[in-house]
Amino acid sequence: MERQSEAGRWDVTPSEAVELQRRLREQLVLRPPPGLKVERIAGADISTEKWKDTGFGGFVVLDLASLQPVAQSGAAVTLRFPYVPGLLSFRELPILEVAWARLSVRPDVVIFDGHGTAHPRRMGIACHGGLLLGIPSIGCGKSLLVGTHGPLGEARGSTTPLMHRGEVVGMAVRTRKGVQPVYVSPGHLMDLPTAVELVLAVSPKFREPETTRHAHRLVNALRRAGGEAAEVE
DNA sequence: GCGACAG
DNA sequence: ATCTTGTCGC
Repeated sequence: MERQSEAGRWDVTPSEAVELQRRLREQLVLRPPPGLKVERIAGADISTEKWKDTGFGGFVVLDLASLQPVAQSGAAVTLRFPYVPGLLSFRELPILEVAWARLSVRPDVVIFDGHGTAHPRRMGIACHGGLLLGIPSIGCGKSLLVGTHGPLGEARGSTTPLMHRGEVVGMAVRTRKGVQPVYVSPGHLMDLPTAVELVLAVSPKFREPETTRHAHRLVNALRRAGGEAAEVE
């Protein structure tokens, strides 16, 4: 029940956060638990307002077979860390940690809006989030933080390796014909092939995963509704 | 020193 | 990410 290590340590400066990532990296498991069966898969996202310091975050759990929502949770928390490329998890996870505690239905996998190992130190928000919550996780970003890749086929389902410093850190995946690809990378308790397979399974019609789309709508609705919902400081 | 830079 | 109206295209 207690989480490992310092994955939930938020009282750090950007400089300390970088060092913390180097330590957390050693705890990552880039392999799915043996016999992993995915019945429920969740999307996580946060929404912020310009000029304000409250972040609205949440999860939406979908039934993998039908892609219909079965549970959701949200939280409004004061932001305490700036957006710094490479340190996104320190800004968003404190909010998602609260929302996670309010989620009654546990998903088998969580897909984060951002990268996993496709990160300068291989510790993107999906990796950090997976360690924090102790659950298999996937990173699915809309743009690159690091890495390059070759030509990608036009058909839906086409993939090409995302390379960084000589390593395959993720995969560019075409989830829809004629549109820009999304970038998939494993977070924790996950591997690249499984991550790509799951992202394609939850993205039958649009560029982004249904999990992400649902979570995005949820947190935007929470933000527009205002901080009436119990806010956490 | 210069440019890049998830959300 | 957010700030913002209309507009092009399937």
